[in-house]
Amino acid sequence: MVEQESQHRLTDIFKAAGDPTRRSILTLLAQHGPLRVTDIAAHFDMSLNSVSKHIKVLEGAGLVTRRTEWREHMIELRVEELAHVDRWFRDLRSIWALRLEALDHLLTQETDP
Amino acid sequence: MVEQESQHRLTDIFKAAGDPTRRSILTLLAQHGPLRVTDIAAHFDMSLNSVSKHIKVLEGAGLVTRRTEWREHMIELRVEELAHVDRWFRDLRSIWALRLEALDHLLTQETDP
DNA sequence: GTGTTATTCACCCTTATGGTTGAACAAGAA
DNA sequence: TTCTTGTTCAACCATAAGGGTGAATAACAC
Repeated sequence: MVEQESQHRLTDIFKAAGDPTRRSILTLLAQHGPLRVTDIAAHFDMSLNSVSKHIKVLEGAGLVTRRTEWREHMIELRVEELAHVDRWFRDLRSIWALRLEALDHLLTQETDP
Repeated sequence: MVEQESQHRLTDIFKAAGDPTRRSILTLLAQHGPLRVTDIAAHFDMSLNSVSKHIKVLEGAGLVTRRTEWREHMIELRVEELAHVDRWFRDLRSIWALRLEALDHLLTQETDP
């Protein structure tokens, strides 16, 4: 099912965004544009290795892409991917709104014989 | 700092939304309005206990509130809390857009002496 | 060739997460 | 009182997550 595929994707995105370091990386990329792994790591009090792992998580979630130019890996933010999250929240709110609307309609019927 | 408090909140929300079961619970609540723990658990092939824990995570993230009426606990969705996530994404995108704009401005200056 | 730079890979360690079961508690029903 | 219902608490277990170090790889600089 396509539905499941989408759910899986959403899980990866939320999990990726659920870590403060990874959110910082995303902000950094939004500010500076594509950066090398080393450049990103320089902003954190953490081993390069750990930062590399965080980047892989972001990459796995599709929030970031890697352009490997010779030995440098340029990491770039993929803003488009954020749309998935937007859509999920929007859907949730619309389900919520529809229920309230239906409830309101029901009440109006009852009090308006 | 207030900034840190906000970051912590965001982390909790993302982590809570990072689990498919918990997202299902949120959808369920949006559809049906306030529900009891048992009612929610009935929708999942999982022990009541596990569902109870999931609800506590959602509660901790502020995505849900609990109204304890005698021995029944009514769980209710708090749509307002989703705004935090919206804002974060909106900010990220605006940082991104500002950088592109500045870049564009720079290019225009260079090619227009 | 050797040296340096940029990254990842393979482990290791500690803590968090998601699930289970069984006991405990609280309150109405018989 | 005993029974049932609704819920949490306390362990426990397996696996994932986030951090570290050291070796491996890849490619340029000398």
